[in-house]
Amino acid sequence: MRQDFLNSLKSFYSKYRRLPSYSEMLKLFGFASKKAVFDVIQRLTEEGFLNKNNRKLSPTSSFFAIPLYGVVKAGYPILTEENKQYLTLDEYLIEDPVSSFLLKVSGDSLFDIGIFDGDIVIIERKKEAKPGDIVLAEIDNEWTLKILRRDRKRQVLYLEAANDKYPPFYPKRELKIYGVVKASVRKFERMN
Amino acid sequence: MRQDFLNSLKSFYSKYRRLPSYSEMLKLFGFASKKAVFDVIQRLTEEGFLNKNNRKLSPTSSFFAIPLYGVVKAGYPILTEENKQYLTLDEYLIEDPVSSFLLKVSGDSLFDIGIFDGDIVIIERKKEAKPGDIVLAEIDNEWTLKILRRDRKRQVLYLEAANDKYPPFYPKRELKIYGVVKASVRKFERMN
DNA sequence: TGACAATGTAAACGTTTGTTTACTACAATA
DNA sequence: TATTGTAGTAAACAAACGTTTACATTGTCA
Repeated sequence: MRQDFLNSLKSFYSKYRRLPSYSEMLKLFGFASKKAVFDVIQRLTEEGFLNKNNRKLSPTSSFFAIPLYGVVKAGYPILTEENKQYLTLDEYLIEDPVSSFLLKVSGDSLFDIGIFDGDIVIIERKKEAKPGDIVLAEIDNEWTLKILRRDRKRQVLYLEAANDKYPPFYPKRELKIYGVVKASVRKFERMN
Repeated sequence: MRQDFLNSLKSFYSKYRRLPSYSEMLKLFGFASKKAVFDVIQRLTEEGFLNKNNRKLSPTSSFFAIPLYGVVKAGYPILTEENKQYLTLDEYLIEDPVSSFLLKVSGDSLFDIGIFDGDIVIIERKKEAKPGDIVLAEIDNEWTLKILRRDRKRQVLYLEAANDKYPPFYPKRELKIYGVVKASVRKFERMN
């Protein structure tokens, strides 16, 4: 019952990217009085799916989110309702949406750290990076995705691939950091 | 300028999960008249970031989305405005939100296909899977994340780890498929 | 400098908003 | 059967909504 109301709200939201007004909910829920809508919304608010601040309705994170289960190493995944967390991937992966962008990875230079050709990485634009960070950098006029390292003897920064096939890249002229890789995602289309 | 307006809207949205009303935008934009707000919104609507249907404002997908750039293998990433796509990760990775859930990976049994301990996988709940799919399965009362294979000689399904350390798993009694892995994500917290 | 467009102000507008009140219908319980 | 709580209707409310109009200010460029 009340699950139905939440689901109609969800499908309205995924269609229009906003919550319906009470009048719109009248039709959506099949009520004749706004009071009935009011009561439903009250419940959903108390249950933590919606939020009200000075008469304005907004969805909470539970509204969007997808359950996240843990797994025990060998045995049963924890599939009970109690220890269920919720997560939206955008929020989880992208901490600063304004300064972030995505990049489709090409090549196998990060193979050993599990970033493959065709993966998408989330990059946060910033000039400063620490050794150990995976960076999008411009080295001698060529753009690349590598691990930033510090050569302690020579006291310089250089780039290292995560793949034995490639040698370290020491900048001849200059090394410009454009951003830092914060996350990576892969979609499994259809494999054989 | 107009980029500032869009960004204030974005940060309002990421805080409250809804668009501000015109009165709220007054303060947000620093205007004294709602007409000024009206004009800004008009522009953002024409530029495709917002949508209006009968006086109701809603964000479009470009509003949320993050630019996706391609890379040329060695050389320059394509960072021009023209060939910029937009993407929201939730929409990209989760095709069927209702039947999907997330699982935190534990163990190294999928190491060779770049799924590491601590990664999160998106699983779509379904009983049927094809050989080659990565599946969440119950084999002889134990839950696990493996690759589904078909033994052509013996005509049976079995599970295979993506890691030489582990042998194939032939079910003694039964093999139940609970879902199929559609995507995987990894967050790089801080590495050294 | 003068003309013109762009951009903002101020006020007023009819609608729509979410909320509240009073009342009704129905199901569950003892 | 009588009682009590739940869930809905109908109507009325002030407040807030998005829009419009008329006018002022500003910046641009010949």
